[in-house]
Amino acid sequence: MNERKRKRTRLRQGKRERYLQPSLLMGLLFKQSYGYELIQSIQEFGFVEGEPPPGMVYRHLRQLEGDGLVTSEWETEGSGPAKRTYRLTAEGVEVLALWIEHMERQAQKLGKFIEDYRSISKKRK
Amino acid sequence: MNERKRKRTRLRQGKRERYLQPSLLMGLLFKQSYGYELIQSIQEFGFVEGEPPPGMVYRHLRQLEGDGLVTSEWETEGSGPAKRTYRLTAEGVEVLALWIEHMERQAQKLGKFIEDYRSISKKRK
DNA sequence: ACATATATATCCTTTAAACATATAAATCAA
DNA sequence: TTGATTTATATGTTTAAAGGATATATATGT
Repeated sequence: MNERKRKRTRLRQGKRERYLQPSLLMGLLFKQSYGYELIQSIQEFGFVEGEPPPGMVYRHLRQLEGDGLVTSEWETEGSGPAKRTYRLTAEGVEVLALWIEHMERQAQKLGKFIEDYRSISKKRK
Repeated sequence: MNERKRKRTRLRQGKRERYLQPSLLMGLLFKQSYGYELIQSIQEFGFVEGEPPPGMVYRHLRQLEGDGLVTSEWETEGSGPAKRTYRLTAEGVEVLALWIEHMERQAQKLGKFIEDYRSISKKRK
């Protein structure tokens, strides 16, 4: 019962691999959007499971803006309370491309690790 | 010049994806080993680039032992100073298998994300 | 005998995620 | 019409893990 829990805690890595930043950039690639909407839409991309904590999303967005990867402006028109609408900058597009390259390398490393595992497992028995 | 540096800092994610724990378990899968040797050998697996900071490796090993995934004993025989030799426990083998499953899922997510990126990129232009 | 390589360990700092909470406008429902 | 809920953004605090520095000691090579 708590053996199972222990294993869960050992494998906590998942939290560190949520790729929130590239997910947000991706969420803004096709069309401009805003925090509350992104909280929903980036779940599509598969890295965050369930809703990401809103605090993290908003914080990331401000940080992205500080880094010049997105710009924002208040949108008071439309239904509901005012939204801060974000759009990618040219630099944001570039950085997303870098993320994609990084992810390709990462995927390859994972593949190799898994292969290594299988071949060592075979030798072991 | 510092635009480039800025991008580098934004993409610091790499550090968080070093998979040190599964790398250590893998390093012990085929044969028992010890910290100093693992520092070298786990580089093979591709996640850590260059030597991982020794402090981290030793700390991880003690933690793995605390969690019952490895056992250790001092080996005073052989050349050089005494080594603390580690070997996987049955539970350690199990947990590594869980890691592999996790990595397979992660690789798939990455693949999907990259695909999504390409298809959105196409639509955008 | 002194420098270097082998080997382990711990402390301190920094970073980033997690969690909690605050605020406020708009909408819905009784 | 007022009270609850949904939509929306924001920030402060805590906790966990990585990063980096450093300490210690034995063995080996020159």
